[in-house]
Amino acid sequence: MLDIQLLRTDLNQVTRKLNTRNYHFPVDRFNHLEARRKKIQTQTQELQARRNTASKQIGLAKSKGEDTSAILTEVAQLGDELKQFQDNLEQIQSELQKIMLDVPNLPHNSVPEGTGEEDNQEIRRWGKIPAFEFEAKDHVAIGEGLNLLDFESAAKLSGARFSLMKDGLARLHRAIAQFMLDTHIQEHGYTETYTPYLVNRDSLQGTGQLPKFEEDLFVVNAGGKTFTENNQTPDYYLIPTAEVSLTNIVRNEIVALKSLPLKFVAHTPCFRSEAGSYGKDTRGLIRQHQFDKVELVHIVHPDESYTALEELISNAEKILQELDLPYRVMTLCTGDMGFSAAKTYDIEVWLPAQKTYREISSCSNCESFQARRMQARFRNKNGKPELLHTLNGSGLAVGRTLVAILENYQNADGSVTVPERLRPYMNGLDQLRIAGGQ
RNA sequence: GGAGGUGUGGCCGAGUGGUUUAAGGCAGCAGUCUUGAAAACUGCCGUAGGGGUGACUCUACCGUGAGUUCGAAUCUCACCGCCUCCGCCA
Repeated sequence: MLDIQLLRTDLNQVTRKLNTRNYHFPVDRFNHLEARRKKIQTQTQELQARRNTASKQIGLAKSKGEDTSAILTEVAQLGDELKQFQDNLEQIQSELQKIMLDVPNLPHNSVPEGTGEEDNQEIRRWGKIPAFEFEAKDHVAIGEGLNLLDFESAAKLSGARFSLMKDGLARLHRAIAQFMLDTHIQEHGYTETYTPYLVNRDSLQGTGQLPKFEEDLFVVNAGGKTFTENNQTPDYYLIPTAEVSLTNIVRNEIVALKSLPLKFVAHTPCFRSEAGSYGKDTRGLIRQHQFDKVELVHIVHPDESYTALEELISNAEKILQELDLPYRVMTLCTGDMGFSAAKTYDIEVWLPAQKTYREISSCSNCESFQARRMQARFRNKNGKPELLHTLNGSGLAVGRTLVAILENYQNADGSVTVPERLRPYMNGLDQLRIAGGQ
């Protein structure tokens, strides 16, 4: 959420910046509501002040044993009038709030302007793209060839966009997550966190998924209750990312200055309805309703957030370097950034079968955008509460890392070499190969 | 699922209808004293928002939401969290 003061004082500049994100702020409607709000709020408060004084007089008179009937009849009318003003004000304020919750974050000045993916800027590349002396297969062909990846069973159990892994592949998947967690905890100073996978509406509003992106989420109700017909709110939502759980740790909190920065890491499943992506990435593990991710979150002092963003992206890159997977880092342009981000770097890993780079991590500085929604603050050196800055990044998406390993480490005979750093997590196993006779 | 208890500022804690402007304490900040620090003493010290160029002023907020009342931290109802016990359960 943006600071409403900013909209009151500098509306033109703000709307211009929002336009670069393909968001068009409802200027007329906002101005109209603001004008009414101002007028009605003043009148309401005036009435309240009159009522308060009168009530005090009644109390005073009664304590002296005087007659109060004259004041009582006078104040009685006031009550009805006040009620109308209050209802009116409440309605206007909730409409303004609705507008505010819908507005995306302002892009940072260093973010390139652009309308979509094609305007993102590459800022660096790392690693050597493997040259194969055979036709590189994609991860589905590799996994199914090894009898370790089973989309048919997953479809039977659940449906499309689910997967089932077995044996060495399931273990490799676990090894990847363990390796990522250990690296971030032991080398990058993160606090390991186990979080709920089901969260409430307030949490999703805090990080910006709600109220705008409800259709991207999965909803859960206890005991098979329905909620749509009787207009109840859902009990829980499945997290689309651990960013929600980790960032909301500080919702409605005032954090001590000396405890900053907070750095959390969690390995969780993520659940996404993928409502807007029918027909996109339908093959393989790239786009699933359920996937695992190791998520990194920083809660920092506002002066530190851009330093923290660089740290965050380098923490994510470290994983790819350790696994020797080639990648490039992109700065997302204004038109391609997520709702809550002021600046985002994407890491894209090389996938030989597609002969292209695909997103494997996204690291964002949300500045005070989420903190304002969450009322997440710290006590500054003058003792005053001030909004924190929040950052989040994948470190990394586990499923896509598995895809990258299968494709980049594939051999001519259909086997896959296990990256060296993962072998300790695999009981020393150095290759995934088809079991004899199967 | 059943029974009982409980929720007040950053923290602890008093407050059962009317000068509550939420007592008192802790923590924090400033000062006096001191070579310096501690102690002691003195003062300041919640959040959000509105109006005003400004000194200032007004409003709301005691878990959340409704209600009763001229007036609610205080009374009523619902919900949520936490604690204790019973049942069930991994």
